[in-house]
Amino acid sequence: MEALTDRQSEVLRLIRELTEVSGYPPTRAEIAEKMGFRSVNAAEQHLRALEKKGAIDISSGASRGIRVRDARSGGKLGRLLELPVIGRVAAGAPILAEENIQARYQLDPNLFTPRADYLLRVRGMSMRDAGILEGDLVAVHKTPEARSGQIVIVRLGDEVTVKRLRRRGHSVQLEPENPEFEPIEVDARSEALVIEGIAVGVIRSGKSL
Amino acid sequence: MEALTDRQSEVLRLIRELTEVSGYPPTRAEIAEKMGFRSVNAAEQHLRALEKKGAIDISSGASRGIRVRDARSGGKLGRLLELPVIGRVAAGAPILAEENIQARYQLDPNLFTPRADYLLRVRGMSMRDAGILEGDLVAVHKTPEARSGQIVIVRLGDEVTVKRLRRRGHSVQLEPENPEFEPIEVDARSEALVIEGIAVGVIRSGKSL
DNA sequence: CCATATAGTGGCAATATATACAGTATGCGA
DNA sequence: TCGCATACTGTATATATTGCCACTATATGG
Repeated sequence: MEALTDRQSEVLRLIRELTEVSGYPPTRAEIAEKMGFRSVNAAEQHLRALEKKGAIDISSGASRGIRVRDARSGGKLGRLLELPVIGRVAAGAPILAEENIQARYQLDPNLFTPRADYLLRVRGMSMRDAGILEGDLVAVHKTPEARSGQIVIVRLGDEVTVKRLRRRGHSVQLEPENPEFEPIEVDARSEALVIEGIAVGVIRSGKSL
Repeated sequence: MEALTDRQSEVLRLIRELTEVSGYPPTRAEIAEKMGFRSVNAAEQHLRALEKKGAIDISSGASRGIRVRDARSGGKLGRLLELPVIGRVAAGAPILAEENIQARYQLDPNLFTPRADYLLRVRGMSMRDAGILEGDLVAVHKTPEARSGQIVIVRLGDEVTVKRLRRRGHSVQLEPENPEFEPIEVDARSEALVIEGIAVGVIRSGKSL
């Protein structure tokens, strides 16, 4: 992040404070008022400068669309894990790309073994009989190594899917746990198959219950 | 805070999630879109209800003027919950008695709505088709109030069990989610029946996978 | 001297947003 | 049966807010 001027730092601090107090970011008008500007455009200009220097993100068109960047930096707090929740995975993008992250939750590191690296939101009912339902969060340990019989998170082309792994010599079988779905057979050396990790836990919350 | 309905809880959870991800609270239109409402007014009504019940504060006139009460604000991490894990429940003892506690895990308070008070280790497969398997931890919100259709944690004499609740006038039916088990019918006024709480989440870790 | 960044005033149009009003439908307790 | 809470659709409007334009002024580096 580029160095901020004194005035820009003041504005940034004000944005932090107002967000903290009210629960939502300020508008240009609110910033101008608190800073003593008689023109809202002064606030607008400061926001542009702050965005350009990487201090904040601005969502265009959205009211109060200001997000202070390093607000949640690091991700790790004390002995706790902060795990990102991955929703729909954009084609081509790596799973942990920022655009795929829907939320972040802090979880006790002792809960899952081996350590969970992220949570993946499940789509579809193909693992129903393993007690993994649509909307559930699967805790994923990131590793390319998986043994036969383990539940794995794999990428098949542009699709990310959760299935049980069976190794059969050179070929790999991805088994659903639901008789309504068909197993998938892939060549283990295929470029299209990438093992992203193994499932180490499941969390269900809210609606699916 | 008054008890929320299922739908209201979903809306609240969505607000938390959207705030978390974008850095600012959603508009009525955004809530409506994500919830699948075709009218923004549906979102408005839910917000009013949530405010009335004390779950959120609304600043009138301000865009995105929603503040979730007792949640982390402005990217700051709220306090964590330390939830006890309850194993076999000793006859006669209250569920949360020290002797029943097997472990404690720290969990993100935003993970479950309404708030989870403890985790109960599930025995048996009677809720298999609801995706709740033997060994799973059910997150329980402690309340004597449960509506028909909710998954409840009840005490029947000396047994603590998880079932789906159906109200039928004076009598209460406890339905398993597994055709191999029989529903249990109890008189609602029976002394033997105590509703300990409702299930707000499920966590599975390790071997059961 | 010129381009560029900083730091403002002042005004305005397009659109994002909150919020009122008019309905429909269901379940629940009195 | 009535009233009330819940859970929505659909329309409309006032206003909150963004984002652009024109303009002034100071400072800094090439």
